Amino acid sequence: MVLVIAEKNDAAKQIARLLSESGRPENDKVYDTPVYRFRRGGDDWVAVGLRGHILAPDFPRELHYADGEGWFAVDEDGEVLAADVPDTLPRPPFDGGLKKDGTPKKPRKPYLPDGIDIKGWKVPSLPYLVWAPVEKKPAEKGIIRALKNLAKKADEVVIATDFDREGELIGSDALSQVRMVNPDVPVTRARYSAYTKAEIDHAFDNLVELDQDLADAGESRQYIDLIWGAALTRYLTMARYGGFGNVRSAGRVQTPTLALVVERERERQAFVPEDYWVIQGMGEKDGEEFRISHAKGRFWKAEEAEEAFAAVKGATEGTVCAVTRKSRTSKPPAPFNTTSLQAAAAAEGLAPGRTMRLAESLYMDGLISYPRVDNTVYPSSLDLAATAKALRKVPAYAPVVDQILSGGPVKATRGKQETTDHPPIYPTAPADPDKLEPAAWKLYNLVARRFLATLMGPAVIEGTKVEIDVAGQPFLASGDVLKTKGYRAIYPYGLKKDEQLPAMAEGDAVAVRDVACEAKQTEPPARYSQGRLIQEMERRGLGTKSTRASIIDRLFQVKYLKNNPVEPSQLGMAIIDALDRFAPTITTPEMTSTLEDDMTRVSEGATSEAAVVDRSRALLAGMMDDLIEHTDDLGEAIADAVTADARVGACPKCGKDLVLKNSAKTRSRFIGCMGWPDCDVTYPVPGRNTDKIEPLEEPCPECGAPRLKVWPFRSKPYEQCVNPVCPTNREPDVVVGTCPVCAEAGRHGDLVAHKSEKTGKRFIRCTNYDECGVSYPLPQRGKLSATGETCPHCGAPVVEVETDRGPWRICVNMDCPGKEKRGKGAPRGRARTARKRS
DNA sequence: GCAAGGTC
Repeated sequence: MVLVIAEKNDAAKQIARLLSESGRPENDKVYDTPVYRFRRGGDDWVAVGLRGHILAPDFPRELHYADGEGWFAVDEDGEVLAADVPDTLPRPPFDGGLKKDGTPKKPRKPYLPDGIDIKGWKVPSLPYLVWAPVEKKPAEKGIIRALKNLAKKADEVVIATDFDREGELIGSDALSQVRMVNPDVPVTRARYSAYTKAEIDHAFDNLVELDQDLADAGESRQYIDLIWGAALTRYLTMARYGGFGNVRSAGRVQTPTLALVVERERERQAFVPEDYWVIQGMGEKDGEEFRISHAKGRFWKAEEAEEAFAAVKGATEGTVCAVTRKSRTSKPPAPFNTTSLQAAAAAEGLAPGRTMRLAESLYMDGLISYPRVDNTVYPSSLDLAATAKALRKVPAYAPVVDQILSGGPVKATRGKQETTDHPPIYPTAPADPDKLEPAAWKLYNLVARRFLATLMGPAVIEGTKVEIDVAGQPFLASGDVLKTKGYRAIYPYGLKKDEQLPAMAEGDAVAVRDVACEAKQTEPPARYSQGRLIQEMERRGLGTKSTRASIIDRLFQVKYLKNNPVEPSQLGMAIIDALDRFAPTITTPEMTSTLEDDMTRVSEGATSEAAVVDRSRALLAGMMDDLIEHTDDLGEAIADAVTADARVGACPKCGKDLVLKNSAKTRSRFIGCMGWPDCDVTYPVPGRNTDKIEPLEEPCPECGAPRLKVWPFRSKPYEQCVNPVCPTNREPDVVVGTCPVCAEAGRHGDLVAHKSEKTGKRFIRCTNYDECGVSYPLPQRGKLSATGETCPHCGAPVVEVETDRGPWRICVNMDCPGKEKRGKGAPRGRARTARKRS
C-alpha cells in the first residue's frame, strides 16, 4: 500500500481524486480521520490529510540536561571548558563538564540550580529559559494515531504537503511519526503547486526526496519564535504581575505590529496643526444647487483669506469663465487574495479576524474557494464562464451575469501577485441570502461581486470643472458623473456618489449665495484602520496571510490595542517603550528579515539549525540580562500604564485617580479610588457589565464625579454621571399601586417607586411606611412604569421594566408565591439551568 | 498563563 500524506484533508481528497484511475476514490475513516482509498498502477493507495503542524515545540516538562551536544561544557565553578558558540556570546550556567576524553559528561543533576524552576513563571528563571532545550510534542493526537496506523501497513510513503517551507516542516514532522512505527519504509516527496491532473501526475511521476534542510529552516523559526516569545512574555507578565488573565505578550510579529500603531500615535501626538482658511459657498443654475470653492483652495495666511473674502462677501452672482470636461476610466479590480479581501471587508465594517472566521465557514459550506491565498491570477484551469453562470441563480447577479456571458469570450483581470498554490478567492456556488447569517452574506456578496467585477469592463467617469468668477475672485465647482458603469454595475464598494452639475457654458450667469470664510486646521496622520494595518504588515513582511488577522486580534485581547481605527492603550505604549530600551530587536520588522536570511542559509546547507537558534538565544540572553536588571523600573512603568488605562477621572473627595476595577467577589466591575483604604469612594458602573464604556474628559458639573459614555450592546450610546445619587441621575417618583397592608387597616397608602438619595438604589415604599413598614426592592436597570395591575398570587403591584430585550412585567414582591425561588440558597448560573433541565 | 505557523 502506498500512503500519501497531505497537509490538509481537502488536499488529500483532491490528490486522491486526481491520482485515482477511476476518478472516484473511496471515502473511508481511520479512527476519526477521513482517508481516501484508490487504485493506481495496480497498487492500493490511501491518502490522508494532516491538520497543518501535528507537532508543537515546547519546553520539556522535566528539565534535565540530556547531553552536552552543541552546548557548553562548564566546570564546577562555572568556568567554560568547551563551547560550540563563539566566546563573544553570553553563556548560560551549566551543569555537566567534560570527561577525560573530552566528551561531555552526562549531568547527574538537573540543569537548573536549586530554587530555579522554568515551569513556574518567575523572572530569575528566565536566563535559564533562554537556554532551555525545546522538544516537539504531539499536538494533533487523533491525526497522529491515524497516521501511525496507516504507516504500519505502508510499503511506500509519499509526503505531499504544500510546496513551501512550512509544508516541508509539516512533512518532516509527519515523517518522524511514520518512522516510529515503520523505520525502514521508503519515503519520497511530491512537489506540486496546483490541484490539476497534469500538475499532480507530474509530481507523482517525478518524486524527489524530502528537503531536510528546508524543514530545518522552518524548525529554526519555530524554536526562535517560541524562545523569544516565551521569555519576553513571561518577563513582561511577571515584571509586575497583574493577576490571573493579565498576560503581557510579546513576539517576533505581534510586537513590531504593535510598534507600528504606537509609532503612528506618537506622530499624531507630536503633530502641530497648522491654521488655514477656505472660502466656500453655494452656486445655483436653473434651480440646481452646487458647491463652489475659491480656486486657491487653502489660504495659509489669514490676511490673504480676509482680502479675498472681503471681495466676495455677500456676493449674489458669478459668471462662468470656463467649462472643462475630462473623462477618466476606472479599471476593474484584481481578483481577491487574502490580504485584499481582508482590506475590502474591513472597509465594509468586518474586522480581518471576523472576515477569516466567516470565510472559513463559507469555504467549509462550499460557497467560496480556499480563503488563504497570495495568488491574484485565476488559473487557466478555472472555468470563468461556468462559475459566472452558476451565480445566475442569485437574482441580484443575474443581469450582470447575462451581460458577461453575452459579451464574447470571458476575460478576467490579473493581479500583481501570481502564485499557483491556490486560485484567488472566488465564489464556488450560488448562495441564498436568507440562509446565511447577515455578516456571512455580506462577505459572500463581496466575494461574488468582486469575482463578477473582475470579468467586466472599466467604468468611465466624466469629471466636469467649472471656473466661475465671483466679484473678481476665481471659484471652482466640480462634478463627477459615472458615464459608463462597466464593472461598477456589480461592484459599488467604495464608490463615490455622483456629483452632478447643471449644464453650464462660458458666459453664463449663476446665482451665488452663502459665501463664507472658514478657519480650519490641518489634521494629524490618520490612525490605521484594521484593513490598512494588515496591508502595512504585509508590506513589512510581518506575519503571513494565515496569521496576520489573528495577531491583530491577539493585540486587542491583551489590551495593547483598542478601538477602530486602531489606537494603542497606555499599556501598549509602555510595552513598546520598555522593549525599545532593552530588547529593541523584538520591536522592529528586521528580526523577521534577519530570520528569513538565516533560514535561507539553513535551507541552502550553509549553516545549521542549531547554529542559527543558538545565535538567536545568545542575542536574547544579552537583552534578558538588561531587562532583568531594570525589572523594577519596567514593572512600575507597566503598572502605571495599566492604571492610566483604567482611569476614569479624579476622586471628588481626595483628588486621587478613580479607576475601573474588577470585583473578585461579584465578578463585576466598579469604580474605586486609588487612595483606598484611606479613601473609600466607590461608584457602580452604569449599564451592563459587558457594555463598552469610555470616560469623558469633564467631570460632572453637579457633583464632581466622573462621567462615562456607555455603549449598550446594539443600541445607542449615552452619557451618564457615575454617581447614582447625583441630581443628574434623579428619576421622577412613580406611583405604582396602593398598599395592601394599609388597605386592610382601613387607611390609604400609595406605593411609590423612588430612588434613595443615599445609595442611589431604586425601591418601592409605601407613603405610610412609618405605620405599615411596606417596602419592596426593584430591578436597578431599565425604565420603570406603573401598569395599574396587581399580582394574582399576592396582590402586590405589577410594574413594567423596559430592558434591552423589550418590556418585562414583574410582581415587585420578592416572596411572591408565584415566583420561582431565587436569592440565597437557590442554585445560581449553570447549576440553576442544569437543575431546570433535569 | 508563553509565539507563530499551519488548519478546523
